[in-house]
Amino acid sequence: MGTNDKYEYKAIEQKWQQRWAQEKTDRATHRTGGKKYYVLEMFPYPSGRIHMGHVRNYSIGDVVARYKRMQGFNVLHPMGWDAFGLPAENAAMQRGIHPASWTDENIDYMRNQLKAMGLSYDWDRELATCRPDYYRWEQQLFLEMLEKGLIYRKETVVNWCDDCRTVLAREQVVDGVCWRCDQLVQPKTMHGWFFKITAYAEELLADLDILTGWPEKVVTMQRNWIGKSTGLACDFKVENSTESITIFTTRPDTIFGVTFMSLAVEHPLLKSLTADTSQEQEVNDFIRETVLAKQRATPDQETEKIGVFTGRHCINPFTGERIPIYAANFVLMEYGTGAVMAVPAHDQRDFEFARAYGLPVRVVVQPQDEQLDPATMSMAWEGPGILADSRQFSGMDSTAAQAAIIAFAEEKNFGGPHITYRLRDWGISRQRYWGAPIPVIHCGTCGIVPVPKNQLPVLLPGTDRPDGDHRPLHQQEKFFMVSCPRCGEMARRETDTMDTFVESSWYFVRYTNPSLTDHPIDEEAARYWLPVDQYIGGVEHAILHLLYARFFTKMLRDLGYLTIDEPFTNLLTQGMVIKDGAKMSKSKGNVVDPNDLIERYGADTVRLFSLFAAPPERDLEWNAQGVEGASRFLNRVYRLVHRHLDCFQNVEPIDRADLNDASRKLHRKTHQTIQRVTESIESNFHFNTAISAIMELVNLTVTLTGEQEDMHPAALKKALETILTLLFPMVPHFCEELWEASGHRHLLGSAVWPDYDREAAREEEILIVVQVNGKVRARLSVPAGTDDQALQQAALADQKISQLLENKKPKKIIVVQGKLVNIVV
RNA sequence: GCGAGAGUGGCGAAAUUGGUAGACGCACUGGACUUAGGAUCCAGCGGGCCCGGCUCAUGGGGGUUCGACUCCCCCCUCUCGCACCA
Repeated sequence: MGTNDKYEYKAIEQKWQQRWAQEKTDRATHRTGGKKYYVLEMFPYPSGRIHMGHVRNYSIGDVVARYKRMQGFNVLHPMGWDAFGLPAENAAMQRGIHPASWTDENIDYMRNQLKAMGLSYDWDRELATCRPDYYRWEQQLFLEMLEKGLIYRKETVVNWCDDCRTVLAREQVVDGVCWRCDQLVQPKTMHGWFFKITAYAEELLADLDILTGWPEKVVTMQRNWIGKSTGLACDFKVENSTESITIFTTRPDTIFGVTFMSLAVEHPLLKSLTADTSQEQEVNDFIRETVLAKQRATPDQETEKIGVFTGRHCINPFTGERIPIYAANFVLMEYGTGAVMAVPAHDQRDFEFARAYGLPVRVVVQPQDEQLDPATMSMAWEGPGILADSRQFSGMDSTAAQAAIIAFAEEKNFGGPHITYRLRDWGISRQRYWGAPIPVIHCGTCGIVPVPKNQLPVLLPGTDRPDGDHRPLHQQEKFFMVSCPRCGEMARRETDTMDTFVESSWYFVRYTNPSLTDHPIDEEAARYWLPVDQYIGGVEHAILHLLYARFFTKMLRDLGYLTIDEPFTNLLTQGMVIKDGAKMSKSKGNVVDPNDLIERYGADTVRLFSLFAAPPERDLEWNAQGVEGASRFLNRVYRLVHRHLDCFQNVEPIDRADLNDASRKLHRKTHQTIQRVTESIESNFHFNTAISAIMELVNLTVTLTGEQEDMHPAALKKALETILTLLFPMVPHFCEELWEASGHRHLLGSAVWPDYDREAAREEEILIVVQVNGKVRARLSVPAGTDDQALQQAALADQKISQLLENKKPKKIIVVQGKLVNIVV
């Protein structure tokens, strides 16, 4: 073997990375005509270094990008940094530096890591959300949303994380603790800014139906998160009061079974109902204890249902009946109206409560096949049935009764149809430094005054110096002491920054023209490139990021920037990289550092392994020996090509009639492989099976060229070129190097994805399975295209078969063209 | 509890308009070449047996069919998401 037979990945990868960068092979240009393809991987947080999850995510995306380029698409494949966030502040505090310098260092380091992987990004479009040229446009969008009434400010009980010293969105509270630091979340009353995502609840729900390119799982999760319920809203007048209590129910058909009313402890009426009554003390004690208990509760334990009578009553408008009002620990203020009409016979929670407090149970829906008796019931009947004891509605089917009862309430003017969503408006205020400042000013006389657009950006103070001040903005007088832009009086600048999820809600739009200096969005570029054709990322963003990005897309459409309704046509949620059965994490000590792997095996080998070990949507079990296998395969291909460099001299076209048996066999396999690889990628990005198909072709080529000397050079050349071309999107440096070594002048990356010839791919001989009573008894090799009649005869004539059959007469013979013959006796 | 998904060799996995179960790779075993081999090449590799053949086998049990990993019914296990949502 010559010295050039050694696969020197290090030199090869450096060489081609430089060449691609010089020639800007991955630059996306907005050109007229032709088909565009926008492939995007979720951009990383610049935490320090890339991990195996990134490697997997970006390898998948890069194959898609390179494959689509070879197919003639005009491909946009950008990369950037989701660069605001708390870790930068924490790191800055620890090291006495500024979050900006920590972030910039990380970005520089990680960019080099990504470049070392040979990912085909258009680096000219790189953006970092912490830079003023990004967040100033976000501030402008904020102001435009504010003008449109899509943002408002209110005082609410928020989720407060003491550790991070900030408010969290509901989506960022996981099992009652902070998603970042696992600190128990506390309720706190504060003012904050809210995006009116609920204004889009209906559209966000309805458009899930058109997301046919999304995993069912993600669509379902979003649907549940939006949580639409339809039913009746209805007023119950409070006795001896002008107040009334509004309830929401999805079961209006049970309204004649109401025997009491339950209020959440946070319900605004609760305190006034008991004020100056003998119950006041007891109710207030209950409220205090319940609030405390809710804080202490661990998420998955169901607490006992307890409550306290308020001493007051309200009137069921349907019956005129007087019913007691309770405060109860299981009623949620956040859902519906915070007041629940209690129907013990038909709601399990109400049932348990009623039994505990000796309240009446009244059956008003009788199921089909049994007769419920309140005295003997051991649990509520929540299913459908026929209405009983419900005045004019008695005898109706429960489904029909729901509509009739809502209509009745509407007619009598004490209620009507109502829709409730689980989805809440998105609280975006954060009391931290390292985020985009919210561009408004609070003036004592003018109220809330938007920062004039020509004064944007509202810059984060201190970013101009590596040791600059990065205390939270409300501690920086120089920042918040301003004069009102409207009246000129002393005023206070808003000191909250935006949730970092705001940045990631529109970055994919900004990529279409990230250097635009006078507008947030280049409408023409956005029209050309959007929507994103293929989005790839972890399933952990199924709700948070993907819902926010959908919301932003619809809102930006309504602000006139976009013409699309949905941002991501196809979504691929890749599985986690796991080791020893657990997700790789520092705390478990099972992380594999991509740097070490690239150093030891080269980027191409690492890419190949991560694509080969599992289909993309499934979890990938890390296996060091599997990487060896990938490396071995590439070395094998490297030697194979170098051994047969001379065949590339051939310029004759292939005439199949001229090929000997072995050459024809190889030629056939070549075309079959093109077909299999193309179909694997097209159908579901199952690169693992694509790679295995290429391995088969490589194996056959090695075998045939080893066995015989007289392989037709044209067939061999076609096989080798096909191997390199099909493998290119996965292991680009490697293939480009061999492509050049075999005398090609143009870059393989700009080559065209091969077509397969059905004729050439067709088998000449096919294997027919002969079954007797469904069991395989023999295999026959017959010429392709043998007709059913001949197949049947050949099967019956087979020695083994005729022996087995002896003299039994076949009852039935089933022939499947090109596949099998089944003889039933 | 509700919702979604998944269960195939020692391991990662292939195969679905129902038609040879285990492609491809890892690990392992034997052999070749070698001073050496953790390189390379060749062969074997689900279980059982009276092994050149037969038989069992795709979480378990039933069903449909000439034929079921694939379709239908029941059950078990695991993963993920949501969870007192009125």
